Amino acid sequence: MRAAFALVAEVGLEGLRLRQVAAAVGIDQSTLHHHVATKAELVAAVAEHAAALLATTAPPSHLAPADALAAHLDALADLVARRPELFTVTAELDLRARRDPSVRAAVEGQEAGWRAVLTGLFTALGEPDPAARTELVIAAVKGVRLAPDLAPRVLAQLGATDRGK
Amino acid sequence: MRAAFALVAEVGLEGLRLRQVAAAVGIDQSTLHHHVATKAELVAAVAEHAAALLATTAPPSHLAPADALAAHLDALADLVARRPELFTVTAELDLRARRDPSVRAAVEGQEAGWRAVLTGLFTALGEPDPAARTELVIAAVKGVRLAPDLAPRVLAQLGATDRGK
Amino acid sequence: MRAAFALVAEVGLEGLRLRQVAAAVGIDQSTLHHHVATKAELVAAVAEHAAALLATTAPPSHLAPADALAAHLDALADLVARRPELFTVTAELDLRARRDPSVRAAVEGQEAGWRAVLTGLFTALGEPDPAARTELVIAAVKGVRLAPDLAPRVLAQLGATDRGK
Amino acid sequence: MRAAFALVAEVGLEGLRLRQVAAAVGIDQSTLHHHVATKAELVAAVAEHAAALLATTAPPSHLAPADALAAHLDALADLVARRPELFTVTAELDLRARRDPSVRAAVEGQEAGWRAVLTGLFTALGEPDPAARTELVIAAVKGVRLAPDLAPRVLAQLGATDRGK
DNA sequence: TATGAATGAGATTTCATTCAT
DNA sequence: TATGAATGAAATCTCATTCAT
Repeated sequence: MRAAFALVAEVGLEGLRLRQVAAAVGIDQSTLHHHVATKAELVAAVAEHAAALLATTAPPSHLAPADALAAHLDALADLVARRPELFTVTAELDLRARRDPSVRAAVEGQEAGWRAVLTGLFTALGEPDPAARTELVIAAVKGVRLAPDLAPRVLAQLGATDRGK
Repeated sequence: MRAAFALVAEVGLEGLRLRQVAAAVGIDQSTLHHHVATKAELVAAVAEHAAALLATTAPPSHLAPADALAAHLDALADLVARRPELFTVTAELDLRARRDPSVRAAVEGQEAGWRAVLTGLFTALGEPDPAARTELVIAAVKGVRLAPDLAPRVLAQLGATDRGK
Repeated sequence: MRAAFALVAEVGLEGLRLRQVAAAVGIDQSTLHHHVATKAELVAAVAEHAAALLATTAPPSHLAPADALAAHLDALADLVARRPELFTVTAELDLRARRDPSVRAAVEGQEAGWRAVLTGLFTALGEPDPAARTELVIAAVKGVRLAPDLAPRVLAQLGATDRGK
Repeated sequence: MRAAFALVAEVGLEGLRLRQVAAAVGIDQSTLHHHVATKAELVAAVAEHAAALLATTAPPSHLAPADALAAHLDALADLVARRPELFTVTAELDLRARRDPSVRAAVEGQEAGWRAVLTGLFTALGEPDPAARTELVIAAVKGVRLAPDLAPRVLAQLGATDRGK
C-alpha cells in the first residue's frame, strides 16, 4: 500500500495508524482489514516495497566494474534526491526488523543482495579487502539516510577514496 | 533513568512502557510520575544520557591531530564493543528526533560537537575537504550502529583510507 | 444446514461463525446469505432440525404403555450413544431459547410433544401423579445431556424406579 | 462481581459486555480492567461465586442420612425459589465449561463436592446403587434449572421415590 | 515522597450484512 | 445462483496521566 508507505515516512512506524491509512485511501477501516489481514502484514508489505525500490539501484551487469560502481553510487544519489522518504522508511524498517521477523526477512534479503553486488564489484576492482569496503559503503549509506542533503557529499567521498587508490 | 535506557535498548522507544520502567526500578507507576513528569521528559533524559556517553569518545586535546583521530576511532570501537546497546539507543533516538523537539535538541547538540571535533582534526591534518570527510565518518559510524560486529571493520577502513592518503 | 449443526456442537452457538459454516460447505459467505437470509434464521433451522431428530424417539403408538415407555427410554439411550452432539446442541438451544423467539418456538414445540407422550404413558400406567413423573424424566434427560457417558445409568434409574413401583 | 453475575443471568454469557458491567457498577470500562484484568477472569470469578452459592445447600453433617437428604433437597428447592437466576447462570457456566478451562475448574470442583455428598448419603441409606441415584439427582436438578416453576415438583419426586423404597 | 484507584482517549480486530456484478 | 468487495457497528484491551490520600 502506497498510502501506508507515505504515512510511515511522515509519522514513523510507531505513529502508523490503520485508521489514517484507510482514510488516506478513502476507505473504511474494516475495508482495509478486508485487504490486509493485520497491521503486521501491512508493515511487511511496506518493507518489501522498500526493498524492491532499493533494488533498482543495482548497476546493469554489462558495465565494467569501475563504471558499475559509479553507476550504482549515482543511482543511490539520484534516489536519495528524488525520494528521500524511501530512506526514512528504510531507517524505520531497520529498527523494526530487530523485533518483527517478517520485516527482518525483507530487510535482510535486500541487504544480502546489496552486499553481494558490492563485494563482487570490489573484488573485480582488485581491492585488497572487498568485504570491508563493502561494509563501509553500506554503513555510510545507512548512516546518511536521515540527512538527505548530506548524501551527495558522502557518496562522492565513497567514490573518491575508491578512485584515489 | 538507567532503567529506561536499558529498556529502550531492549524493546525500542516504541515498546517503552512507563509501567515497565517503574517495575524495573521497583517503584509504582505514579511514583515514577513524581520524578519524571511526562514520558517525553523521560525520553529526553535518556537522549541526554546517550549524548553524554558518546561525548566520552572525544580525543584528549593535547594529542597531535593524527594521534587524536586514531584515539577517537579507537574509543568509538571500544565503546561499540563494550556497550553496544548505547548505539541501538542512539539509532532509536535519531529517528525520534525527527518528531520530538527535546530529543532533537540533545541529538543535534551531540552531533554538532562531534562534527566540530572531526572537522578540526581533518583540517589540522590538511585534508582537502575536511567537512566531507567528517560527514563520511559520521555516516559510517551511524550506519554501523545496528551491527556492532561489523563496526571494527568499518572503523578500521576509516582510519586506513585516512592514513593511506 | 447440517454443517451449522455440527459446528454448533463443536464450538457452541456463541462460537458459531457464518464464515465457518460457509467454508464447511465450500461456498462463499455471501452465497450462504442467499440461502439463509440471516444468522438467526440459520439457528432456527438448526433448532428445528434438532427437534425433528428428538421426535424420532417417540414410541410407536401400537405398543402397550409399559413397553412403550421402555422403548422410548431405550431409543433415548440409543440416540445419546449414537449422536451425543445432538444433545450438546439441544443444551445450547435451550439456553438460546430464552432470548430468541424462533428458537423458543422450536424448543417448546418439541418439548410439548414429548411432555404429552410421557404424560399419556404415565397416565395409562396408572401413576398417581403422571405430570410429576413426566417432569422428572424430562429434567433427568436434560440434565444428563452434557455427560453422555452417564446417560445410560440415569435412564436405567428412570426405568427402574418406574418398574419398581 | 455481583453486577456481572446479574448480567449473565439476564443476557447470558454470550451477551455479557464489559461495558454493561462497568455501567452497572457506575465506573468506567478501563476502571473495570483495572480490577479485573480480562473478561475471562471476570467469568471465572462469576463461576466461583456460583459454585460457592451452590455449596450452601450441603446438609449439616450432624443430621441423620435421611434427614440430611431431605434437608439438602429442601435447601435446593428453597434456593431455586429464592434465587432462580443462580440456576440460569449455572446452566450458562456448564456450557462454557466445555471450552474455558478456568470455568471448567470451578464447575467440576463444585460438582465433585456435590457428588461426594450425595453418594455418601445414598450409601448411608443403604441404596443398592448409590452412584446411580446420585447421578439421577444431579441430572434432574440440572435439567430443571431453566424451569424454576417445575423444580418443586421434580425435587419432590426425587424425595418421594427415595422414601418410597 | 509515595501510592492505589480511576480515567479517557484510542487502537486493532471481528463479524454479520449489503451491494454491484 | 453465486461471489468478492465493502461496510459499520461494536468489543476488548492498553496506556499515559491524574486525583485523593
